[in-house]
Amino acid sequence: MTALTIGPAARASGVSAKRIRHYEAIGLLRPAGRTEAGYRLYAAADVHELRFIARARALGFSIAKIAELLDLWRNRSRASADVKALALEQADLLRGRIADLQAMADTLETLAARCEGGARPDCPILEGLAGGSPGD
Amino acid sequence: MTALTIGPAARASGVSAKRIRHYEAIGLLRPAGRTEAGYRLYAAADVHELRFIARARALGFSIAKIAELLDLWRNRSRASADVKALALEQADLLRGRIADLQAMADTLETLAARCEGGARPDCPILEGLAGGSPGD
DNA sequence: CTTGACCTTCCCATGAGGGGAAGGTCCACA
DNA sequence: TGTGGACCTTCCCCTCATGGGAAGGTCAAG
Repeated sequence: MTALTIGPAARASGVSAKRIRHYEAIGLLRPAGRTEAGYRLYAAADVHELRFIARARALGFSIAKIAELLDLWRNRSRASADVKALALEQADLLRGRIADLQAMADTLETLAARCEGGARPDCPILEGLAGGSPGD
Repeated sequence: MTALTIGPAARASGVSAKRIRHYEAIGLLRPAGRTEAGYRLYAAADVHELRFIARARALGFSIAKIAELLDLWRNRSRASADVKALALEQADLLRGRIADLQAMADTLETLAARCEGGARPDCPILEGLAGGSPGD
């Protein structure tokens, strides 16, 4: 049960020290305990929580959503339906972004395919950007 | 050839007045002409350029890349190969982001599918976030 | 002449931190 | 005992691409 200072806690959790302080500052994390000298201290449970946050971030959750997830996680009496709803909402959000990006990438590739790419100046890509719909 | 003030130019181009000023401030656009009273003025060619920017933004290009594209567009002597390279680079960037988001969405949906979603507190989603790999 | 719609510049905020300065602390080694 | 270096603290500014809004000038219509 040795508590860690922020550096080792960062290395153990995969969340940078900078971020940990930031999360504390914005209230995502409860204020860490301190040594007499003012160093933050993290117990194993805190590191576990940090890893939870790191994973949630890796799934693209916003800090606000992570706050909800953490709350659900800390309150073990929560209903799993709530968690599922958050997860599916996040998946929907990601699917929406994916669709947007895909449309962009498709348009770009369509335009690029029509561009000979030589040294001559006529370029359907610029024309597409300048004037008509991408399908002009 | 009536020049427009920033509001009409914004409406005609689809770029907000706020953004137009911003683009000028960061050097993406050359300083607009001014009336005696200091109002910015935009000719048809300027509005055309703004629409070019709006379209490029819609394809996800960063401001820095749009600066390159604008340069290529303004310099009609450019090689279309340069434009094509920018477009394909952007498409690659988007495809990379899409892959990342897709992995996240897939993980979320996998986890959610294993979650019964009832009122009981046991939830594979939280467990996935807390501890193991998503596939645990 | 006033009203209201427009324009100007200016600063502050976002989200999610990173970079780095200035200064305090801790530990090991000579 | 001291000192060096690695660590920690707070602080403020930077990002990126804007949006919001304040304070104040301008313009055209009624």
